[in-house]
Amino acid sequence: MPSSGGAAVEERAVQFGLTSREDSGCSQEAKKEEVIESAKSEMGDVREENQRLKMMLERIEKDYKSLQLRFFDILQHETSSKQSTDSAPSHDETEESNELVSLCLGRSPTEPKKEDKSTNSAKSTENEELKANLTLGLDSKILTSTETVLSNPSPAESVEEPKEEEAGETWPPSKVIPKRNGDHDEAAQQSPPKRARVCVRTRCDTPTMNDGCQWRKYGQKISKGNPCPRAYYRCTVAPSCPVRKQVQRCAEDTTILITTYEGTHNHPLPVSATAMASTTSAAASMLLSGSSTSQQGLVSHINGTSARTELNGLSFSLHDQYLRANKQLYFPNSSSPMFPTITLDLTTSPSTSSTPFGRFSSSFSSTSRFPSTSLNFSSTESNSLPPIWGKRAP
DNA sequence: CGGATTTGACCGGCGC
DNA sequence: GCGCCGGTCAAATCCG
Repeated sequence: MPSSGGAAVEERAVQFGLTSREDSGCSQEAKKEEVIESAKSEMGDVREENQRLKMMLERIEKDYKSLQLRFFDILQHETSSKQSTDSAPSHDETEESNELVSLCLGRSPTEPKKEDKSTNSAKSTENEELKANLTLGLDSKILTSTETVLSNPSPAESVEEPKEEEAGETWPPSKVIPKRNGDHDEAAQQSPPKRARVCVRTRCDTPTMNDGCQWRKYGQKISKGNPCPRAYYRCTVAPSCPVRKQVQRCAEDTTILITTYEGTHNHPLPVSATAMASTTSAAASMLLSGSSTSQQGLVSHINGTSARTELNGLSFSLHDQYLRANKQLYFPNSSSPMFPTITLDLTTSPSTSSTPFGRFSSSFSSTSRFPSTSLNFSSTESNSLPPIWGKRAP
């Protein structure tokens, strides 16, 4: 890419030269050199930018591989823990939700990434093999979102893509779309319709968080235990899009906006919407991947150190964390006992946290059939979210 | 006037 | 079986 810079400079200079040639001939040469100089400096900037982007891309790839590895570890430990729990099934709910997969969303440039870097390089070849086998929803999402950033997403691709993510997130309920494909995916086969919900907590003054999608409000309810009404939105980007979201202010702190997403978009997303879509989809995929192999939901063991990846400028951290008895229910009334819920907490500040990733909370409703996994999106920067998320939605 | 929002009614699941 | 509750529908209303 940068190698073509010289030619471009020449070409540009020629172009400028041609126009200047029509002017008076005396300063022709000087002007030409001037133009070449300015074009060169411009190219230098572009080249610099290019280098930076390349480095970012490399880092993303590395981190992604690392994340994949971590995911595989989770799956492995899950199967082993499942076997052990089979022999000793006398665990309580707290224990079931005893593990946390934390996605740390937000840039954290100051945060050292030694650990995952070391694990990265050591196991990069393994990762190549894993890559072929893993069906983590993040996989497809990273691809699509990267495409969105780097080039224009082709609608055809985007339409085909969801197939993979639906394998993890079986949103389209049978009553909406009875059957998607002739060949069922594994998750659909082994369990009744199961929706993952991704709950995002943010501090937001506006009625809703602008995630880049178009939403249409179709209902509002005052739910028990929270004086603030809960609003129901459905995605209107595509008429058949099954994605819905619920927006509610936190009862304890009305500056906190709780947005719960359900389902997967079955249409190409606006660029501005890919960040949130990727995040929620990845989170949901992780949740469902965990629960699909375990009846208890995400009961995986995560050991070792943290893994980290970046996506669309959002940094995801995957690390082990043990949940203790300190439960905090984000939905006092448990918005839906039917679905596993993953909570992305974007409200906590890392400075108040006891872990490098900030405070985390686990919610496991007493009435819930599924554990709720909490992801704390803390950041070392104040604006851990893409700027658009905090702004006014439709 | 068309699209978005509001709001009361309705439905289904769940607990008692 | 009944009541509660969350979720959805749809007619009425609002707004650009």
